[in-house]
Amino acid sequence: MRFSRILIPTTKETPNDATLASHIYLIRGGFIQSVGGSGLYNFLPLGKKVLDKVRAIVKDELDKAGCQEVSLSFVTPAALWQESGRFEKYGKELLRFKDRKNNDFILGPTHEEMMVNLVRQTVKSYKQLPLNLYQINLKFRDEIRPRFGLMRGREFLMKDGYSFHSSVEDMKREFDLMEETYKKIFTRLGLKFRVVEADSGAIGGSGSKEFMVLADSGEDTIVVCDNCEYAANVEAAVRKEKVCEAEAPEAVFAKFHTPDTKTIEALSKFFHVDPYYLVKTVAKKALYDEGKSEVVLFALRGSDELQIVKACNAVNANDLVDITEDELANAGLIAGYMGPTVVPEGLKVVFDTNLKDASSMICGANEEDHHLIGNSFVGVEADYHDLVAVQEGDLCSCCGEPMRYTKGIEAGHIFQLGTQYSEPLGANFLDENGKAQPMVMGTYGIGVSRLLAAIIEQNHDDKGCIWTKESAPFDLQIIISNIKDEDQVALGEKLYALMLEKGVDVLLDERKDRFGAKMKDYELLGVPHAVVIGKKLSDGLVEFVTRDGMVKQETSVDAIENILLKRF
RNA sequence: CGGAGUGUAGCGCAGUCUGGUAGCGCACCUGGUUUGGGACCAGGGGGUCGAAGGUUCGAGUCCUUUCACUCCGACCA
Repeated sequence: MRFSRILIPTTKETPNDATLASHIYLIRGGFIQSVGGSGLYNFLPLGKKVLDKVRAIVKDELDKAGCQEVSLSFVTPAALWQESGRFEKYGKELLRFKDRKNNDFILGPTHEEMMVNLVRQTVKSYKQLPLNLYQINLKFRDEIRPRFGLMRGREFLMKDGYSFHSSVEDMKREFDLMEETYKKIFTRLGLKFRVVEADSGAIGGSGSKEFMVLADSGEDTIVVCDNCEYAANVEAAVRKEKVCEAEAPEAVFAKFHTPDTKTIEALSKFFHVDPYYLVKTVAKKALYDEGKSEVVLFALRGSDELQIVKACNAVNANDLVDITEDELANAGLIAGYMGPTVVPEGLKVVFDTNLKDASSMICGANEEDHHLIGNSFVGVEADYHDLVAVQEGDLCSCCGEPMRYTKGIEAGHIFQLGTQYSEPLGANFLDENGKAQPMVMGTYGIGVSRLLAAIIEQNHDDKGCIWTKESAPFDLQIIISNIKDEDQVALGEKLYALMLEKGVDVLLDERKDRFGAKMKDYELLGVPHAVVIGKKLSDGLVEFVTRDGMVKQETSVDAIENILLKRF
């Protein structure tokens, strides 16, 4: 390609809402264009090119693993989503609208329903299984607050795959195969990533893993162990049970007057007791389908923090929201003095598993200015769930070593779904005995457009993008410094023709710009290598540039051909 | 949804307080000079000042309503 012919609107100025490197450089480099704000982007030629390359790698590896590509209709009849029960559950992110006949439709944020519908109409026998179908298509999620450019847009390109099996074992085999396939994809893209244990979120299902591209700007917190392989999203992370070295406050059960002692910290000081022996009681409002809600108390040790996603899952709610003072009072609770043992009739209480069989605990009395001491939960029947947010320094449940936090960009997510969709949607097959069974499913996603952002988050400097080999918009850029210099032009054209002939994807910068402007653009675009034909051509010298680190290697005109032929 | 802010040329902004010819930088077009780090000179094109209503001889500017977007928070495969 000739630079003068391709639309690459680079800019010197940064859009004022861009804070992330990927957002800034993708826009400044003319890869993408914002569409009136609001999380929508156009892909310009260069951006489209990179997107296609990433997409091709995803497709290549999936096809090698035996997956088959399809394309589902983007607009989905709401009836399908009502069948699965997600029309209500998915919330406001789901864009719903009506057609001229007043029928409900949605724009697909993910396509379990559509794919199950496709399969249930066509697959009837165990002989047709297993099957792994995917598509790489636009998705739409009406994000509350789109930001960070391609990282969190409302419309985005996603690969979503769905597998169908006659048994759980076979689904697990496919799940492992997809994990390996995803690793190959991310490795080919040149990304540093980590596979982590994850929460299953709105899609539901059991075992799920996320593929996290490691970057400080990542929106997800992941807990990793440097000693072993354990890594998990903080939403799902577990730890080795904490022990407390401080002495337990032995006491007989009693009510204690504790004025103005509303926080764990204050309570700890008041009784001179380690927070480990205090019960933290957190009240939240749980939201369910059809606008139903209830107040729920979550009880855990004072030394722990509540993990909101775990808490939400524990009560099987769609959402947990903060509760107002008024709502607390209406529920018969007293802020600062809540406890899990004496609660108003009918109020749901969930205990953290760390409280199981705990003794010598102090908790609120649900009475102004009073706490209860000497509580024992030994043998107490209750609703126990893991509710704890793992903190940095907590010990690894696998090897016992301290763990730490790091940040990641969620670029892939694989789920073991089971029969969660096939059952309600009636996706059944006949087994060897002629008996109808629901198909066992897995689902696998990759945020393809998000990957562009992730690649740049991990590979950039203060000048612009540094694309990895397999993601780069071009393999090589040939820069003619001064197009009025006929020798420079002649050599540039010659090398350009040579590379084209070899099938190298090469960009020839033959614009009538000055040297500085062309170099700035080169750095912004981030093509891995460049040949700079400039002033020293009169001495028979040109430069071979490596974008990563901007390493310049001066070389003779005679040698450059060989360098190029050898490298590409 | 809560808090704060902004809407003026493709992008970034000034002008609004104190009403009176629509401005600046970047980008773009023409001509010339320039060519190793986003050049310079001269000339030029481009606007329903977010929308609607009101006050006024006159509104980008004042009043009312409304819409959109951004930032922080909440939220988020």
